[in-house]
Amino acid sequence: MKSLPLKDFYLRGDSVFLPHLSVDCVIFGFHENQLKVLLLKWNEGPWCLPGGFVKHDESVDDSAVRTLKERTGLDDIYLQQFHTFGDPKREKGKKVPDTKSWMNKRFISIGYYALVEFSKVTPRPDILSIDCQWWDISEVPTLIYDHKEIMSKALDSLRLDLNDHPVGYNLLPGKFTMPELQRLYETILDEKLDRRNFQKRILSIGILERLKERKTGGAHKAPYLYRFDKKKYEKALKQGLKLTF
Amino acid sequence: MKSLPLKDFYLRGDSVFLPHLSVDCVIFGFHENQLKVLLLKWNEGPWCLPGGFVKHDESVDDSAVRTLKERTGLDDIYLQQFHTFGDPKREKGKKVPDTKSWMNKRFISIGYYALVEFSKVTPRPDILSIDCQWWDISEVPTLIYDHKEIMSKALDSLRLDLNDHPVGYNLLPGKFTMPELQRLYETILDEKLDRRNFQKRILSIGILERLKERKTGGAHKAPYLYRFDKKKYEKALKQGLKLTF
DNA sequence: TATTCAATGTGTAAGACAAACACAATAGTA
DNA sequence: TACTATTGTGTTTGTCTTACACATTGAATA
Repeated sequence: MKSLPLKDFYLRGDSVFLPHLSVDCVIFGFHENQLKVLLLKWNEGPWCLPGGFVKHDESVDDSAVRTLKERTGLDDIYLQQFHTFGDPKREKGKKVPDTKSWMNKRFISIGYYALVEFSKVTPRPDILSIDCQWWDISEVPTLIYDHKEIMSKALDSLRLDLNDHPVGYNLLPGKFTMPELQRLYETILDEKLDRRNFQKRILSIGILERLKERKTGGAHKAPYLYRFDKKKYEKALKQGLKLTF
Repeated sequence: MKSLPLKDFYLRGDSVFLPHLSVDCVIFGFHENQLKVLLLKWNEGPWCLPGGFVKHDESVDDSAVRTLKERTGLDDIYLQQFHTFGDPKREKGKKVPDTKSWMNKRFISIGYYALVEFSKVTPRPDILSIDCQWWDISEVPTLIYDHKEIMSKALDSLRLDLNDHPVGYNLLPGKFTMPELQRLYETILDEKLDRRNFQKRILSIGILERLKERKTGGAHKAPYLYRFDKKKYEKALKQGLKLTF
């Protein structure tokens, strides 16, 4: 998209991208015990999900990967398609500078959600936007079009995936404490969990390794640090986890 | 589509339908203790999933409903979007009579699966096909493009839905026996279940009503007939089931 | 008509798992 | 040095799941 100045993008974007089709990404991160999403702010406009378009000879999955790379600087991200949004009225109030632009047409959007390690991300606005920022999941502002709905459907899907995918592996830094992992589950599920039972269940999967280190700095007793045992993690994924949170 | 003769469809279908976008439906039925899918046979060609296109001002969901109605004659069907297939090579070997036709372009396809009551369906071929038939899920022939993959992903999704949706309601006739219901679960899950434990679990949901009638005709002891108690069924759906098969 | 067969209807005991809960240890703070 | 809030760990209780046995019955068969 860099090679395509803004005006050309509006006028001739359809020579590069498929018409009527977009990709929207709900990028989740976790920081300071809060679940976050990465949002873009359009010039003079509202906040929205980072999205992109599908090149004529590109797979839809790849276009999501590309979008992600452009916004976060990250490759090799956990990415999951979760739903396609196809209501003709979904982009109510749409306004594109050039009235004849391909952008003015109706778009069907394919929703992906991504799990990223917060600290590795460098948020970058794109050609259409002036800001790119993390938002606490509970403080997300009004979003454009149906993007709020897309976001909450992403969260629902994430919630379901929790039972057969150890999302901590993708959202947390290499070393983390048990309370941090628990907080992650609690925010995704939006429900309090019992500390002791949580620990038992998570450890029983057998993919966590406790380090000798403890996390110091906070007041009170220092918790142990854990990390995922990558081999066991992948083995568990193949066999299919079966948890019920 | 009736109002659009075949030649016009190839030449000017894109005045009615969005380009590059299709809908494919995996229609499940259950008959004689077997899970079935409804397939179409193209003229001189292979079998494929019934599909359709999205009208310029139509929602994608509605276009799936329309496709279903055209193929099965049924309205008011349980329909679930499950995945969108966007590989540029997914239609390998595609051949359309008119080389300049919009149909020759790449298509991204949105997959839906439907659950229908076998006996209510009247399979109808469409303008592009010469046959429309039920196939036993274990005997599905070679399918066009990536349709086999679409089908098996639909089956995976159905399998997951089993845990929070009583699919029997949509797939079975009004009255059915416990062994029939069990067979349905067994084919979807592709695994044997214990007769007595199955009955206990299913009944514990509290949405089935046992009738005084029994099903006679088969050899051996006659099983009771059951039916779904619609009110309790809907109440349970709202509250969200939580089974684990 | 009596007998046999194969499937259905029902109940129970053992074991696995989840929920509820209590107390000791400890890093910083006052 | 005592205090406080949080972490580390284990036990009890009750529920749900699994495994399994035996009586019942409709039709087919002799």
